[in-house]
Amino acid sequence: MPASVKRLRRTPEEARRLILDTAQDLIARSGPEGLRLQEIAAAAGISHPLILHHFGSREGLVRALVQQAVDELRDKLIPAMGAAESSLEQEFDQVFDAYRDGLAQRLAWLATIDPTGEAISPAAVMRDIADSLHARRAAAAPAGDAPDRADTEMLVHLIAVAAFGDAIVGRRLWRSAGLPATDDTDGRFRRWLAALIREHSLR
Amino acid sequence: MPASVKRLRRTPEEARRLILDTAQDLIARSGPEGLRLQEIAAAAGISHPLILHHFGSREGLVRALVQQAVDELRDKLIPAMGAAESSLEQEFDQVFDAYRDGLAQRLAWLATIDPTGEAISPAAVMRDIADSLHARRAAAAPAGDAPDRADTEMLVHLIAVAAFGDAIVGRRLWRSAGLPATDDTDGRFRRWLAALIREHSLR
DNA sequence: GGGGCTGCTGACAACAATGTCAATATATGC
DNA sequence: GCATATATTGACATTGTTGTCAGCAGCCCC
Repeated sequence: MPASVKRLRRTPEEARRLILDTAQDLIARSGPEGLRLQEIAAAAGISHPLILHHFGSREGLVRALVQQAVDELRDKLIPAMGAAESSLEQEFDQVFDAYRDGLAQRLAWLATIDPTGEAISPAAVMRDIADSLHARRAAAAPAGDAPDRADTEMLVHLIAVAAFGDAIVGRRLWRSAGLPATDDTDGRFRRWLAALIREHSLR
Repeated sequence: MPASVKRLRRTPEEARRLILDTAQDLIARSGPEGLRLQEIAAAAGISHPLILHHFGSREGLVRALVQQAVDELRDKLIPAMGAAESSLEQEFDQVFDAYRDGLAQRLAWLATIDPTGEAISPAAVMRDIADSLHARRAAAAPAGDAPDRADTEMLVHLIAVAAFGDAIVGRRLWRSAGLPATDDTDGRFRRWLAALIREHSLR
């Protein structure tokens, strides 16, 4: 009996992590349309019943995947939009980059699975972000001219939806506009948007 | 032989349209994850080989579906952003509403199927829209102070990605911000964005 | 009204997907 | 070492899916 058949036994956490990571990799490459247990198992070097053992069913795996996508977005967005010392341009780069590595695709997938957005929704992430940003804006504003809280909420919303939309259809739109779909174009848009926001804040 | 078994014979165009419309309905309701030929056939009152007859394969049907989504977006966006006499607020309502009825979901689905955006891309839609808007802005601007063409391109891009992102994750984000996910909140955001743009145009 | 084109269908084939289960191997505690 | 718990697997069952095919049935044209 060769040493290669020696099974390795992981902790449940390790196994779940391995499975989730492998599945994410496959989704980022070929989309969720063809996400098969056998395929994940083959890529992870395990047998497919092991996935069912750890997640109960395919649906359980999908739930865990979208939940992880939401958590990941939250963990990236909060530091990106909450850092007090960074410039607007740096912030934007972080927010837009947060959607890389297929995260935007996974969230879009979530949108197709749960169109109404009732099943899974990130806790009070946006509120926390708006709080943080609002405090900074109030501190930066001249006394007696504190910006409207609603204005900050709208601003956060705009940045969030624009970055998300840009991650999914941005490149497509640049091509359709006759512009090169390059990092340079992306960067120019971010800087333009930063200028627009700054212009608005200092009205 | 009862009259109810009388088959009706459509023109190929009618049949294709019936199939596409039925499939779109199903997608809007339960997402593309469970889009089965049998299910479409049952909902349309036909047999599933008929779908294969008209579209060759399941993949052919999917191609037709996403192509139609792209065409539909184009057909809605051009009049929405090109109308010279309407106000900015009216325009925005049209642009944001263009994504209703599951169109945004279908486009998000397209994004998961074709992440790079190379397979299917709308012709020069964005360029046409930018042309039209740029002409209006130039005409409205005081002589000698024509806005930058690049500025118009960025503006069109922002509106397009923001409306798209808002259609998919907007409601989710409002909840996460502690605001009601209602038409009123949607409307307030659109008006805020319109004010932001106007403020920028009249700098 | 008869013949041909083709939209349309039922039955079937082939295959692939998830899920079940008994058995096995491995780590851990005694 | 031995026993227990459980992570892991191969084989199998079941179900559902796309796709094929031969034949039926409307519609058009002569």
